[in-house]
Amino acid sequence: MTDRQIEILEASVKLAAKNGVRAMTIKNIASEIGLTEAALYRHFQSKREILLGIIQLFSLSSQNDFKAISMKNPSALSELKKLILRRIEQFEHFPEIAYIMLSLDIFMQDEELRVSAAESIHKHKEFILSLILKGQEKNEIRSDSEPKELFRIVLGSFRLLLTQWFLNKYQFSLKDEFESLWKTLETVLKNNSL
Amino acid sequence: MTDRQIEILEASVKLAAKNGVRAMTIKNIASEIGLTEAALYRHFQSKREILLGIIQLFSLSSQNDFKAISMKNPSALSELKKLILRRIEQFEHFPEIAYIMLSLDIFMQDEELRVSAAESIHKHKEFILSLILKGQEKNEIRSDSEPKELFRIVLGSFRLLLTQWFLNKYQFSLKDEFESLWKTLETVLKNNSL
Amino acid sequence: MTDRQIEILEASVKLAAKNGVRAMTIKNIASEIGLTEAALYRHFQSKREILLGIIQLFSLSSQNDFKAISMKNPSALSELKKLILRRIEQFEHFPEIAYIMLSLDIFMQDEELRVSAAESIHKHKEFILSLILKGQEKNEIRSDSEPKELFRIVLGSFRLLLTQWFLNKYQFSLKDEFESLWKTLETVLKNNSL
Amino acid sequence: MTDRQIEILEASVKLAAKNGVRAMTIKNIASEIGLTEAALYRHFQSKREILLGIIQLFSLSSQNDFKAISMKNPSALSELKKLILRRIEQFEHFPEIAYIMLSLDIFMQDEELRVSAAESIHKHKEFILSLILKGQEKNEIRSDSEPKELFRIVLGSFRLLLTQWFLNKYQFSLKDEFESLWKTLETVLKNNSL
DNA sequence: CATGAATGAGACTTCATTCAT
DNA sequence: TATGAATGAAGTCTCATTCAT
Repeated sequence: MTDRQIEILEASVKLAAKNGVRAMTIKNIASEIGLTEAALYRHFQSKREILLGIIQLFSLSSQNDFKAISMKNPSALSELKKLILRRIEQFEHFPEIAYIMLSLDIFMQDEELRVSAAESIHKHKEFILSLILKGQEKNEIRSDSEPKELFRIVLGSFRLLLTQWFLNKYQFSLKDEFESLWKTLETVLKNNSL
Repeated sequence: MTDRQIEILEASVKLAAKNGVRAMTIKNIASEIGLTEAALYRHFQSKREILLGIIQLFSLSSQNDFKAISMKNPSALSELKKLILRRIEQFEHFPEIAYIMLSLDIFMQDEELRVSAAESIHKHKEFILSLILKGQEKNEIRSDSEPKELFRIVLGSFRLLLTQWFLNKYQFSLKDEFESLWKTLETVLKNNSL
Repeated sequence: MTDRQIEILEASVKLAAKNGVRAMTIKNIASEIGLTEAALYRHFQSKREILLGIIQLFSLSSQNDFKAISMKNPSALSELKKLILRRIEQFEHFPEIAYIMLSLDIFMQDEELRVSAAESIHKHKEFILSLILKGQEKNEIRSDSEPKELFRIVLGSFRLLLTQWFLNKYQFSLKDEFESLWKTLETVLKNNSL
Repeated sequence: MTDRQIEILEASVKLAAKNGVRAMTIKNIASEIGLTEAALYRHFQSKREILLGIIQLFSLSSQNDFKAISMKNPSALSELKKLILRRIEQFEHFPEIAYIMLSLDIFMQDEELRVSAAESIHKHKEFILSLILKGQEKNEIRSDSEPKELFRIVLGSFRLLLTQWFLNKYQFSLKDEFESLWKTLETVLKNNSL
């Protein structure tokens, strides 16, 4: 991807995050980065390509985080935390991208977009689930609950935190609030039967 | 609200849930219920009024659930579960309305809508928080964690469940899955120090 | 014409005078007099009938003024003044009707309306011209100028006064200002060669 | 202003003059100059901008006439005549613009338009009044009448002439008729007491 | 006499996109 | 690469009018 393309994708995300998907028009995107509408078509063949690009951008940065996570670390929990913290770093760097993770709408326009987004979501889910499973195997994470439910608790609470951050217009420190949330998550997930 | 108005609101929600906010056009809404576009304007002054109506509809049914919850019940946890189960009943009856609870976009078009939606969200949060607090006071719910984090866990995991249900096109039983989630939530929230 | 019909015509004129012909919609007229749009159609078959009614209303009150003017009065000038004063009385009683006399637009929608309005204008012109002619015959009015030019001066200056009154939202006394204008008109029209 | 913009403004004026303000629709304007409706929005942001443009166009050509008038000419009357003749030249070149000067309706749609039009009218009035005043000071114009009344006579009679020309669909020679009117105006305005 | 509900046509405007330059 | 000018389709909304009640 060229710099211009990334510039366009970021401008698009910002617009959507600020005023909703409907504000993400070719006209708005173009004027956001000081170009003509026609000029955008030098960089993307169509608006759908831009949407696809956004998923790609998000998906890539997401998968990039996975690489830093080692399945060999004895503590699955600390790897899980590390994973989320890496995500948070990205969000603090470019807050509007949180919207991509939270919006139900942005990719509801056609089936190809839906599928493309679903894939990314699925990979993410599988990755977290595998961490939880490993934690349970090692008796670090409680085994009296189903992994999928623990997954719902971890990702769900994090997503709600993100939603609150978004609705508060990124005014509080996402990292600090997450540290607070994590304390509870850790307490709650840990295997206390030992 | 007249029957027609409710019919319009429900058609609007269905459209948005199916194909995104952008599909919720006056033309689509009208043809969904077999009317012309002009006819809609007999029932709502503008599209914004329809959006406002949707918030109202949702907010009302939400607040209606509160009434069934007693603060006198010795178990806060069971009241919390009851509250969510009531919500679920509504969702199973009219699944698309789940979208209203999950969509970031639908009310991002103007400030009045945002504020109106924020109010409803706030009331909901306060209500659940008060239940958690009561549970902690009675030593039913663990007190080693902050209420606001427990809230994030409860509502967050439920919201994620809802999101999964929505993305699965309502194919699984929301109630059954919630019962499964609740088992974990209960285990996790309960005060085990006794 | 029934009372309701007159009520409708007057409301229509008021609307047009206040916000332009485009504000004179069936909806506005109806709500101005506290009726439904449908109800208007009990009193007029169509909007054109309302426009036609307005011309009629104006034309009638105009021709009514003619009746009070005697061609036998030795002074044509005083009869001319009397004619205008009678018009002014009507205008002070129902100021918005001045708009009908001044608007180029109101009857430009179709040929029948145009013709109907033109007739009324023509009669008015002929009547004033005949007064001027009589004044010239009697050597009361200067004969060194063509009647049609004197007519332009008299009616033109009066129409401009009316326009000023209209643009000032009827804030000054039309009668007083006309008395002032008339002094000049009289001076100017009188035959001074005697 | 670009050529296209002027083309649009002129087409708009022509439409309004021919069939009334209500015929001056975006669709009509566009098809008058062989464009689509959407294309107009490249040249004007909204219909109001077109209306504003019309005032500007008229106001500019009007003020341009002022420049040719010298306050140093010994005869105020001849300068006054020259001013009107210049206006007439413009009208004969582009007859429909007379409608702008005569229409009460065209700018009644919102306050900003009203104010903008009122300013132009005011300047025009002040300019003519100053000429009349100068004529009186030099004993060229009769002093037994108030300037504001003489103004009403001059501008009023000219406006009525214009109205007649307009209602006659520009069939007679505006210049010739004005020459005829001017003879009377001159006779009438001149100071004869010398 | 009056209303509530509806409609087809058409108003203004914005959308994504194209193409010659 | 980029722009200016254009377009067909679609968006929200208002218009005059109709008709069953």
